[in-house]
Amino acid sequence: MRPDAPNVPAHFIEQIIQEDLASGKHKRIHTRFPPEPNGYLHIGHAKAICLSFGLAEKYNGSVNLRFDDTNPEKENQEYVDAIRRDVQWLGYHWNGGEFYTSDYFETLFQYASILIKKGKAYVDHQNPETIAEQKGTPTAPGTNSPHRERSPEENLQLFEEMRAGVHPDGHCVLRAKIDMTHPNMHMRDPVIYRIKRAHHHRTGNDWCIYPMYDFAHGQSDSIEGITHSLCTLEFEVHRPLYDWFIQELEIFPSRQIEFARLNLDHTVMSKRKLLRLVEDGVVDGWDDPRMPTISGLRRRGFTPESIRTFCDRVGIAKRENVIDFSLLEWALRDHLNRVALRAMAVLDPIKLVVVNYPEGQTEMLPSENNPEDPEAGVRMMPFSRELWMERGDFREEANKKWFRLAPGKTVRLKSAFIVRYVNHTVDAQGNVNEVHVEYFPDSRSGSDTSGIKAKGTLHWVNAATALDAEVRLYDRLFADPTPDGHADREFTEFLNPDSLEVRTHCKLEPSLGEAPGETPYQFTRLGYFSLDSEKSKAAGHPVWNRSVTLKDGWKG
RNA sequence: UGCCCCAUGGUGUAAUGGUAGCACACCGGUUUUUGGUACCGUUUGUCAAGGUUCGAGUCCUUGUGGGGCAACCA
Repeated sequence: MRPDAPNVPAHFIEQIIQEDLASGKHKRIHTRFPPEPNGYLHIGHAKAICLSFGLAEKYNGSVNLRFDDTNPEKENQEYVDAIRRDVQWLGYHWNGGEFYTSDYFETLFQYASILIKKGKAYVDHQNPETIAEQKGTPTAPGTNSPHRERSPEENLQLFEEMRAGVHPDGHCVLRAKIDMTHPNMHMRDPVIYRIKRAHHHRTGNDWCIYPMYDFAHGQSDSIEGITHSLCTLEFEVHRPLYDWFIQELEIFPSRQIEFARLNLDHTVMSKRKLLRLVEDGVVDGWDDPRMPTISGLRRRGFTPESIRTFCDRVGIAKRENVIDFSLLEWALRDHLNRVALRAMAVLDPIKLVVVNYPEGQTEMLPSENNPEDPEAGVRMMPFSRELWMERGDFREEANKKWFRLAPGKTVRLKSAFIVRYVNHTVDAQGNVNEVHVEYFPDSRSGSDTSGIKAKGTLHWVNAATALDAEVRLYDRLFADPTPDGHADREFTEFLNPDSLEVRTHCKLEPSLGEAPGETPYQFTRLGYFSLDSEKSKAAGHPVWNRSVTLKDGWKG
């Protein structure tokens, strides 16, 4: 999809496009991304975005951003703004333009009138329950409405009365006249217009009737000259209706093609369920770093590149799928490993005292900013007698497989010196307090003439100049791989109680004090982190989010 | 007792009638001043039964399994 993307074989939709281009059916392709502005975009939308935008990019076509805003009760401007921001952040531009289904309300009204005149639509005065009953079931045919045979003239007048506000909400609907015995439920005289006196975020109170999805979507595609209208599998059964309207109205034949939606394990993906997590206060808003929303992933420290790579990797097919969360993590690590600056931070600090290092002395030691990128340069780190080290890097008893500090062990302090265990102190509870080591002056990093070999390398932070920070560690939001896959249990029952761990008084190397907002860092040996600017502002001290851990290959 | 879609290692996805490949995960090794990265390697798969064909993951039939469809939601 991207110019720098690996050469992946063409999936079935791309093959259709290639054929349409080769046969001359279309000179140029035109796609669209059509979200309803009733919630925030999530990683599943990212797949759809990468598909429709990516295809347009690759084949020099156009792509529209269209807000499918036919249900004013659920939609608002906040969501429109969030969606625009998220698509842009992913790195895409709607070169075909920005549209709203509400732009077409007048045209759609005229289309409906055409159908009425052709005797292909009628006004039904029955209540929703009766209409539902007459619809039949998937295994039993429906029956005709008593209003089905009204004349086009009467229907036209009634429909115009509906628009004019003569009838109260729910008093009647406009229905397409197709076939109440059709094996496809969607073809059994679907409702195409309803009366709803609701304030629309764009058209205000201009309308009191609104078209249904099926009567708006295909026509909107057609009006915009969309050649390939890509959507998820659940709309497959709508396609005959989509085509029926286009045929009856004799308008540009857009083609709907369906693909399988993305499912990620250990999370939920429906807007309804995500909304519930937000409303119940289970998470810190739509952009909580644990949410699978684009805004949540952004705050978590994901990069647009990593999300696009992820979407490339999951592929496009018609088979139901559940993608491992670890694939998303892999995509992030893959990108961040190449670009993230390295820095040292100690999340669970204990004191490390270099007993033979002169008191009051400090020296500056260079450390590379990114071993994967020599051009990233080096920075100077202060080193002195008292340092912070990670509690987990010391054990009072250890075997041969333990490369870190313990009685009798020797390790290198990253970018500094090799040190050897001397002794350690414990507090009243028996917790290790301080670890004392001696250093070898001739083992200085870069000019080591000591000849000493140390198997382990530890990160550290100079105590006197360390910055205090809060660091938030995240884990899967749900403990179960498929929280909404249990018929008899609520998805909320599977929430992971340990999905957020807040660490305070973490020690950061001083260079992190100047960290610009969005820059991703790798805290050496710990993972990738990014500053949470808004949280920091609110808390009055730096708050960092762990985006993802480093792969931990140690099985000790 | 309907209609539609789908079925390839643990996961995802290729092979378009001609050697079942790739990625992630897993496991093992080499390198390493990150138990990271990089590099190398091992293990693991065509839902079933018939049929067509010189040849079937691919085409046909019948099963089996999974998903979707009965909002005045999208």
